[in-house]
Amino acid sequence: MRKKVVVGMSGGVDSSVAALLLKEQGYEVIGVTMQIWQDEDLETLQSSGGCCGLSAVEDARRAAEQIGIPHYVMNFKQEFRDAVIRYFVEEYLRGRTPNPCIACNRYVKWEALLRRSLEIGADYIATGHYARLERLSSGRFALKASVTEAKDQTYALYSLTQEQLKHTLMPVGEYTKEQIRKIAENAGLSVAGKPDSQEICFVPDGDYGGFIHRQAGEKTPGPGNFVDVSGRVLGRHRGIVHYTVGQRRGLGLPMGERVYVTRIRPSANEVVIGSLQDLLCTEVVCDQVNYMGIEDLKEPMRGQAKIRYHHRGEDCVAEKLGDGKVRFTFDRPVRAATPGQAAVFYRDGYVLGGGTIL
RNA sequence: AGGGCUAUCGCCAAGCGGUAAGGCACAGCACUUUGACUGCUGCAUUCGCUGGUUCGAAUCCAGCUAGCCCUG
Repeated sequence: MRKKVVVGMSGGVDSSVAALLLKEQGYEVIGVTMQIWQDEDLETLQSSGGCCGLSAVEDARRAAEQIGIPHYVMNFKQEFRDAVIRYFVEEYLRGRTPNPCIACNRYVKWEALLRRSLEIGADYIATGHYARLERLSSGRFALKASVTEAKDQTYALYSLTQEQLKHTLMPVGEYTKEQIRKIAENAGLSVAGKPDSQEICFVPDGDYGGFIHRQAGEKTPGPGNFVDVSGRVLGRHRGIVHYTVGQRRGLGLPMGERVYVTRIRPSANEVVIGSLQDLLCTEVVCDQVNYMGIEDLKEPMRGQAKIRYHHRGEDCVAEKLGDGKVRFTFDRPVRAATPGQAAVFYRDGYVLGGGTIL
């Protein structure tokens, strides 16, 4: 009997081709577009791509039609609001820098969508992520970097559990972006030339500071001081939610040399400013660890870790601390380890695990 | 109101008679399924003001104005 798979179709090229490939592989494919966010401004909706389905439904429906599979829309607004929007806003209010894509993957796609897909009798869910999924000799499932180094999305998927991975397919990871577009083109999919998505999907205008303010209202921290490491006041900032560690632009501080945000202190409502040198560190600690390619980290282990989505990764040793946290000690200093972002541990291209930077 | 010093882009700062360096900030673009980083491009027809000398001045001279310092 043919295995049934639900493909999360965002209306973009990648997920459309994912559906196409799976159909060609003999699966019974059902296209599902998740409705996750409703913006009042229709103009903005039309013009922005969005991985999470803003302008998505129509494009996805047409792609499904062209591929020859059924297509449904499922409402996940509640889940998205609770797991992604709220987390996103709260993290910023705490002076941290969230990664909403990771939360969306973890809680919306691989929890809500997977649950509902299983409920309607599916065996798997699939997406258009550039990642490969393999079963190791140990029996565990692990994501492996996509064939294209430049377009590897395993970083944003480190938090998936074994149970979730068991029901996951990722057909796109075997191809390069160019190949995917070619496949879409050859199949006559009208999304073939659609540009890649970018920016935060639920903040189409890019003004995430304003978005947080609209969401949090009174609770949004106001202006405060820029200070240097010694505590000297350098100027005024617009509110901590407008800044992130490692940021240079938008500070408005003519210091003669490039300066960066090195820390955010929510309690003092201060943003600490320093040089590039001050951003470098060799140790990064994270919590909320998810183990993927390994069951646990009993002994210190060498590998590579990525500290942000666009990071080549740096050689390091990972070791478990007493309270379940994990510390990465890098061979060479990494730049701007940012609280709230993820640190993902790799070895031989496989995701072994990851956590949230403290 | 005695003496000295300084006044060049938002900030810092080259320039010393030959037709306005640079850095930071800022803006735009590129890159990008998060935030950042990074890269590229742009950014003083004008040098506190007014005259003068000169073929030619931000650069020399005079006066004025402002700020700083010292002395009463």
